[in-house]
Formats: sequence, structure tokens, C-alpha cells
Amino acid sequence: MVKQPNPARRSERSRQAILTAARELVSEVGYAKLSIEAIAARAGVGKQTIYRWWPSKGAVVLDAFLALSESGPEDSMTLPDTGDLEADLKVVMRATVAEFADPAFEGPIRALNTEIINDPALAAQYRARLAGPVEEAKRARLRSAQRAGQLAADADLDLALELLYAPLYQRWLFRSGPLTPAYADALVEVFLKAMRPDVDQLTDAQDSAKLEKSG
Amino acid sequence: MVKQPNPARRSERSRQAILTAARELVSEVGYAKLSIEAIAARAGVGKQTIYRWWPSKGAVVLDAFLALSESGPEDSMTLPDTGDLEADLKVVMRATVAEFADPAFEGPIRALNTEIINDPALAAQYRARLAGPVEEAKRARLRSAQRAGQLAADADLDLALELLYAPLYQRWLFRSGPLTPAYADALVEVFLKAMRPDVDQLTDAQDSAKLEKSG
DNA sequence: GTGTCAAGACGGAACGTCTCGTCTCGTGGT
DNA sequence: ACCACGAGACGAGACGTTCCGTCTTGACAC
Repeated sequence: MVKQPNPARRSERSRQAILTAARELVSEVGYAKLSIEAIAARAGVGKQTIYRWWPSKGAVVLDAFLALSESGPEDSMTLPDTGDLEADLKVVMRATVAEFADPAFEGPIRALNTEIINDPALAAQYRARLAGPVEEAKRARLRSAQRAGQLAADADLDLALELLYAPLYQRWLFRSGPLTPAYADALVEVFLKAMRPDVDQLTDAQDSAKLEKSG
Repeated sequence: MVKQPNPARRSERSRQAILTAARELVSEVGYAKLSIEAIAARAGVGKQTIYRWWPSKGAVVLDAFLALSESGPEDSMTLPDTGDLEADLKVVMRATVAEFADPAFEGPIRALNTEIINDPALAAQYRARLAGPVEEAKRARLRSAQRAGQLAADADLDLALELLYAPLYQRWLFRSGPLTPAYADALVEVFLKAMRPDVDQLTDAQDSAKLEKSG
């Protein structure tokens, strides 16, 4: 492992200026035409100061956006849980559709994803600090649904999440179809049909019946 | 439409040399470090000859790989259709998993996808000449299954295909999990559960068969 | 003769490395 | 308590390199 310089002596002013400049420039010229030189110039910072602390352009941009979402003290995110799984999921999926339609997010997120595909190290950072917590919240909601008997108890939650989100994500990333609230709803409905519990693994009342049968 | 030079006078020797050089170089140094200059040098071709006929690096690489898959006279591809939908799908999905695991395909395909995300024009080419025909074959197999009553007759086939392939594709593209034959099978099984026809829209023949099995 | 070709010169942009001289600390001697 | 010192991060930017996309030249083919 190549050792980094002493983080204690790092200039917080420079760090903030770099992240801010990166955020501004990615909005102004797009990610593809974003250069380290331009970030350094805009931030009033030496190029070496960027190369000293970040390994790549993608890492800077990732940090720039992480700094936004990590600003709030609410690190743990939770999803709606009204007890009505279908309604909750539709709310979340429609919100995701709306988020993807926002042109302000479109560019940077698309750029980050492009970079992540080809840079496993950056992908690990992304997963650990952004995607990971979100996915854990989704898993928690599905676990709650399992407890309520609305989802197969033995379902693979990773597979379930992929089933629910991958189609939406792919459609957005590759622009392979329209992203509408109706599509989000359809996805939730077909997802629920796939993950519905079998009749012989239900809760409470059915549980005692099952015990009788096995005994 | 920007007027192209006269294609009749185009040098086939140069074209082939360029495509071959592109294929070799993308394997040797990867797509990211692939340069037009290197392609021209390897092909023994002037840079202008490349710029004359292709708009971008991605277009050259796309053409290079299209030239491979279009070489055979079998333009129309068909998927196995033994009547057993589950078995057929598992064969195809396992084959897809194996293909994605091949390191020789990994690099170029990943590169093409990266480019396609950010270049809608290239994406259109890709869809029309590579992904399109494949997807149509998949749709045809699902339509056959609908006719056989193995799939809901009113199912949205585009949604169905996304449900089946997007999770696999996403796992590969973002390296977010292991790609195993068991995963392929699990995906097919949960897909079939989601797309199974409702009881009240079966034909007479399948209806009695289902009643017998469940009884 | 007109247009494509190979070859490569050209100006420009951005890369990543490398000095410079400055500024900011923590530490230790007094 | 003070302050001189040294380590090291800093802003600035020169440097050599790579690659871009355009342009020029002379050879060759239709």
C-alpha cells in the first residue's frame, strides 16, 4: 500500500474549494470535458494538491457528491413502512423515477456510473459510502415485509432487490424505454407476484397448522 | 445529414486493416488506453482515413465487433424452443453467464457499454445492429411460451425481458455479486413465478392439466 | 483530373510529474 | 512562555508527453 501524506496537516479550505469547484464545473461543462487542471484553477489550488489526495477524476467527483449527501447528520436512512408493502414500494419506485428524470442529477449520476463500471476501486468506494446504506434500507423494508408474511420468508433479498430495481435502472442507464410512474407500478406488481409467499409458509394461523402437519 | 465521401472509392483493404487493428489493440491495452493514433499506426493507415469514415473511437470499435458477428450468413438468430420454457431459459441464461465470464469478451463489451451510456447515437447503432436482433429472438421465444399457455397472455414482453435479464446484466456490469449457474437458475425460477398465467386465463387443455397436478 | 490513400506536420488540450518558494504547523531548547 | 527550526502541505506553474482533430503533400487509382 502506497502511503498517503499526513491527513492531519491537510488543508480543509483547499479540500472544500476543490469539491465545490468540481461540483460547479461538472454542472457547467459536463463530466466528460471536466479536467483536473480546470478544477485546480477554479479552486485556486495547485494541481499537485489534487493529485496528492485523489487518485482519479472520478474519485474527486464522487467525493464532491458524497460531501453533499453526508452533510446532514441523518446517516441512517429509512424507507416508508406503513404495513402496506405494495403502496410503500410504489411510492419509493415512483420517487426513484422522478429522481432519474431530474436533469440536474442525470449528468453527474450517469458519469459516476460510467466511471464505476471501469474502476473497481472507485466502485467499492461508491458502494460503501452511497449505494450500500441505501440498499440496506431497502433490505430492511423487505425484511419487515417478510415478518408480516407479505414476502416469501426464504426469499433471497439480494435477488429480490435486483429484480425490483435492475429493470428500472437499466432502462434509465441505457435509455431503452420510457420511465413513467405507470412503469414503476407495473414493476412493483410483477415483483410482488414473483416474491409472494407460498401458501404453506404463512404466519400465525397457518403456522400452527404447519406444526400439526409435521408432527 | 453530413455528406460522407464517396463510399464506392473506399479502400476495403484499409477498412479491414483498421477494424483488425482496433480489435487487436482493444485486447492488448484495453479500451480506455486505445487511441486513434495507435489504430492508424498499427493498420498502416493515415489518421485521416479513420476520421473520414468514423465519427468516434466507439464507432470504430463497435464496427470492429459487428464485423465479427455479421460475418456468418446466419443473420437471424433463434433460441432453443423444446416446449419446456424453464429448461430453455435456464440453458440460455447459463450460456449468458458463461459468456460474461469469458475474459476475452469482458473488456470490449464493458467498454462498448460504457460508451453507449454517454453516446445516444452510438447506442442507436448498437441497438439496431446487435442488441435488437437478439432481443427480438428472446421476445419470439416468450411469445411461443404465451401461445403454449406457459406465460401470461397479457404480459408486457419488454417488461418481461427486463425482469429476466436486467438483474443478470447489472450484476455483471457493476460486479455487484457472483455470476453463477445457480444464480441464472434462480433468476429463471423467480421470473417464471412472476409471469405465470393466472388460473382464469388458461385454455381448456392446460386448465385440466393444472387441476390434475394440484389435486 | 478528381478523390482517396499513407504519411506525417501542426496547434491545442490535458495529462501526470517535478520543482520552486511560501506558509503552517508541532516540537524541543531555552 | 517564547521562539527557532524542520517537516511537510501548499499555490503556482514549467515541463515533457500523449492524443486529439485538422491540414498538407505527393503517390496512385479510377
